Amino acid sequence: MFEQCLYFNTTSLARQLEREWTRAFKPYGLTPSQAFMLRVILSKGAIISTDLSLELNISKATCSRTVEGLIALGFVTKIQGDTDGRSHKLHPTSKANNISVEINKASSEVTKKIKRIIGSKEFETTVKNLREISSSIK
Amino acid sequence: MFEQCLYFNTTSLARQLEREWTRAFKPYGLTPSQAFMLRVILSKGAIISTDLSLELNISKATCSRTVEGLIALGFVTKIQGDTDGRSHKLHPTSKANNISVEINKASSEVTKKIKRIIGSKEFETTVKNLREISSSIK
DNA sequence: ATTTAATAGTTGTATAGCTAACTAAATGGA
DNA sequence: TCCATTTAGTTAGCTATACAACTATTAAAT
Repeated sequence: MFEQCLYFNTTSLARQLEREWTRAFKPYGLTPSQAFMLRVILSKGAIISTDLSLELNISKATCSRTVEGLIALGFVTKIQGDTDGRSHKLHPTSKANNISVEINKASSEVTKKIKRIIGSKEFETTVKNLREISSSIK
Repeated sequence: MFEQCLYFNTTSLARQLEREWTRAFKPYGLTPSQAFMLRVILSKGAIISTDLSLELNISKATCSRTVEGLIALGFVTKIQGDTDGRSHKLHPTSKANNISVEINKASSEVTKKIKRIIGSKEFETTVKNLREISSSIK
């Protein structure tokens, strides 16, 4: 009954996608949130928490907890930077580097699968629209 | 860095929309999940839990907990149906009926606002695409 | 009719997310 | 210099969500 509702359809799809990406990252012992955060850290080499929360569009509280989880799993280390005593740089460990290529691939496999089902063009315009809505209500 | 990623952009937008609809329903003491569930119950008049979870695309466990919340708030009552001893019908209370029109309006105000910003046409095609993706990966 | 299956709901346990309140460090005026 | 403000991050407490395991009831099968 909420066929026309942006909220309903976005959150509903989000739950379904959560399942797909959960499956994809499971072999690496990572949840989607952890995996996406780790991918950012791997791609930047080193990053502080504030920048991470901006990049992922999550609150600093959530960011703090997810980092904590990645450290506990041995994928990330905190290194005190000498510039600012309040923050520390987050670095990927070698364990993280070892799976870097694979987790990117795991994610792109899901993407490919969905693109195959709905078609590349529709996939891309949808993503573009989501981004436009997101940035316009920010 | 996940500009092309359906998972990332959907979940990210979902979090933003959560904020908008949270604000909209706050005057009625309802969270978005509660409000959407209540809207279904109000529109059907009476419904069992299984149908509710199908309609809302949530698990039966989540459904059970959300119903519990609505009962605690006095918006819903459970009435034992004589047909099937396992389930009971969920009915809206008069307290719920009193705000029925208003919560629908509260939601449509947010919709209107976003449509104004991004344009009706883009809004509608996006929602349509979301539904198509959702049903195709179900 | 009795046993087995399926179905409806609840409860336990876990993750992800948020806001608000907090600590600690850095910055900026006066 | 020193006090006030801003910024970085953590912690407390809450909601929404899922899966898995459970109870209770109904339906199906032999």
